[in-house]
Amino acid sequence: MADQVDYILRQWHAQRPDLDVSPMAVIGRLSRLSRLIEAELSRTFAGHGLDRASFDVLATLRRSEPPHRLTPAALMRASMVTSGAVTQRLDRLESRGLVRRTPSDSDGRGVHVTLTAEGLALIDRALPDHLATEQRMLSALTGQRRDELAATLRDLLESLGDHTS
Amino acid sequence: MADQVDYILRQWHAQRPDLDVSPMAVIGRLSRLSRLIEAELSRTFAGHGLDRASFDVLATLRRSEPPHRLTPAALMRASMVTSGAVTQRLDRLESRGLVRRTPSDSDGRGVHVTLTAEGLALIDRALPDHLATEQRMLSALTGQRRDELAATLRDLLESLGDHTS
DNA sequence: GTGATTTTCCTCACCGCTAAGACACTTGTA
DNA sequence: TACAAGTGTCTTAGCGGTGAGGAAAATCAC
Repeated sequence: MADQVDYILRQWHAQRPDLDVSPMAVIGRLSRLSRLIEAELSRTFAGHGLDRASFDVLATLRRSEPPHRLTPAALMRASMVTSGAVTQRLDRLESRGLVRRTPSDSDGRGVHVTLTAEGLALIDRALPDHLATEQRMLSALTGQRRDELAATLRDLLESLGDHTS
Repeated sequence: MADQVDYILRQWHAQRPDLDVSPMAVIGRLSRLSRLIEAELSRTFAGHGLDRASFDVLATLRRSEPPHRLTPAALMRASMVTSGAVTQRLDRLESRGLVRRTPSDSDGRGVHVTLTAEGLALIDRALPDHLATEQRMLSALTGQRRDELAATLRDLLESLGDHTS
């Protein structure tokens, strides 16, 4: 049994036997897997007229307490993209009537972004499909291996600073 | 101990207790990790005047047998991007003198892409730094956990079709 | 051999993101 | 109160990618 990364590792060993390329066995796979997952999830999103960026915003609002309202700054922190990207994502969603921007009454600079009824309905329609796709992509692993994988990834994330303050 | 994904899972449980969001414990972490890794690797690449796309092409050529020559089609398969992206990557690298395009003599449509001496020197300079960065990002895991992680990721990749023919 | 199909590489319009910075407002300090 | 520093949002230029498609050459089927 061998995947593309095994092939790549063998190539490196042949051309640069002096280098320790073992970290690639993990990081190369993480990168490839992430790309494959991304592509597959995109297909599900497209089935609901969404892309990853839009789904990301709607889902972040959806899992926040009613009335499903956050600031652009909070959305930026949750999504790992820049403020400019958030602005553009919100422009697109707002023009489709899926979210609404309203000025903050306590902070003159601030804005509140609220999920509209249409946005709520759309994300609630897309979510079960999305979860089914994710489930399917993990179906090769037993429950125990999935749990171990999640735990290892969490340790890695924490070591890289991705912790809840 | 909790990372951002734990927080997200708790939010989902509170707002949609009817949904089984457990796949997100794996897939959400894979996505976040991939983004964090990408950002960190980019810093190393930038230190050598490269970005991920350029590094990717140069490294793919470097690990191929001397004379480090591949077709654009092979580069496309290795890099998981479209043919248009490969063309543009090669344009950039060729204009910097890091690779050279030559017509294939056996196939009138074909092109060979060869690493130049400058390209070879650059990638050989960048590689040790790159591997050190990767090593550092995995340093939270013991050797055994890294191996288990690599094995699990490989199984997932194979199940998704990323196998060596 | 001929014609249909496939393969290879490239072109181009468009898209979302980044990075830098503008601007208005808030907060901290004296 | 006044001013400096910080914060929140948006703007814009530029970049690398996708996706559709075109031209030329190879391959396949008969």
